[in-house]
Amino acid sequence: MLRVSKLTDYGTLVLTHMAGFPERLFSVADLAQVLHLNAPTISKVLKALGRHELVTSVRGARGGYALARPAGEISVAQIIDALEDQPFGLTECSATAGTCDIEGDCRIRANWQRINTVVRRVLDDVSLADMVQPMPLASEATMVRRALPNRKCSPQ
Amino acid sequence: MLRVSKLTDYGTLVLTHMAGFPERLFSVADLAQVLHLNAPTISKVLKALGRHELVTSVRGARGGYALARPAGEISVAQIIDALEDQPFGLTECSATAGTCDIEGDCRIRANWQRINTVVRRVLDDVSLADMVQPMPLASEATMVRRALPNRKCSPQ
DNA sequence: CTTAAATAGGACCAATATAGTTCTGTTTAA
DNA sequence: TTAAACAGAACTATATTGGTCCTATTTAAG
Repeated sequence: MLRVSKLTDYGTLVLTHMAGFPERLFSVADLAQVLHLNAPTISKVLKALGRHELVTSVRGARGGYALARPAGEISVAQIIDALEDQPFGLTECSATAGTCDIEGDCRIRANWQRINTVVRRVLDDVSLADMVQPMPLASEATMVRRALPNRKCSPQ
Repeated sequence: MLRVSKLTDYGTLVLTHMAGFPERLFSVADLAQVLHLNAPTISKVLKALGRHELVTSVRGARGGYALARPAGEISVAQIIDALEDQPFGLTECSATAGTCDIEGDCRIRANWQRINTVVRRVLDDVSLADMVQPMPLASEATMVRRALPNRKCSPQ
C-alpha cells in the first residue's frame, strides 16, 4: 500500500526524540512514557535498530539506548532498511530478482528500478537532524536537488 | 512495507502494454493471454482503472478497454491513486489527519508530509509513455529535476 | 553475593490487508 | 435471441503485520 510499516514509523519517532538529547541514555520505559507508546513495541523497534547499528545499547541496570552516530548521519532510508523486512523497492520484481517468469522481456522492471533509485535517493538525503526541527519549505527543493549529486541547480 | 500493491503493479503492466497500441480495443481475455495473468484479476484492475477514468470501456460483444488519454498524460502516480485503497502518503499520519492523538505537537508529521510531496512529484512525472520504452539513464536526472518545477538546473 | 533493572532473542497469537475468485446483472454486436 | 463482453459487489483464503510474552543474559547497586 505504499506505506512504511508502523514499526518504521515508530522508529523515526523514537530516534527523532533521542536525537534531541544526544548524550542521554534512554531506557525503553523512559521512551514509552514520553512518546505514549507501548513498551514492548518500542523495545522491539530498538532491538532491530540495534542490530542494524543505528543505536547502541547498554545492558544491565541503568542501561538503555543511544544513537550510534550523530543525527545528521542517520537517514530515513537507513531506518527503513533496518525496520522493513523486505529489501527496498516499490514493486516486488524491481526489488528482488527472479520473482517473475517474464522478467527477461519485461520493459517495466528496469523503469521501476530507476524510479526506486530516485525515491531512495530522496529518502537517503533526509537525516534525523532534519526530522528534529521542522524542515523549512525551501528544503524540499534542497532534498530534490541533493538527490542528484552531479548537477548544479540555481534558484530561478 | 513501502510497496505498491500487486494490483497496482499489474495495472502498470496492463496499461503499458495498451499504450503500445493506442487505437486498439483490448478485451480482458486478450490481455490475460498476452501478459500471462489471470483474467479475473486483470478484469478487477481494469474496472478500477475505468472508475478513475484512466481507461475507457466499451460494453457488449466485441467490447474492451482502451487508454482514456495519450500515454504521456497518464502518470504512475495516477495509477497508484486509482489502484491503492488508501490516500497517498508514506505514513498513515502524514496521509490522513486525525489518526494520532499527539498530532498537535508532533514534529515528525510535517516532515513526513514534505517527504510525501517530493516522492509524489517524482511519481507524477513518470508517464506511461516513459514506461513503454526503457528510460535512458539520463532521465533519472530529468525526473528529479522535473520534480522541482521552479528551478533551473544545469549539467555540471 | 544477591537482587532488581535493563536489554536480547525468539516464538507466538490476533488483527488486518491483500489477492484472487465467483456470482449476478447489464450492454451490445451478430 | 444468443453469446461475448464489461460492471459491481461480495466472499474466502492467504499473507503480512502488529503486538505480546517468555526466557536468557548482563550489570549496577545494596
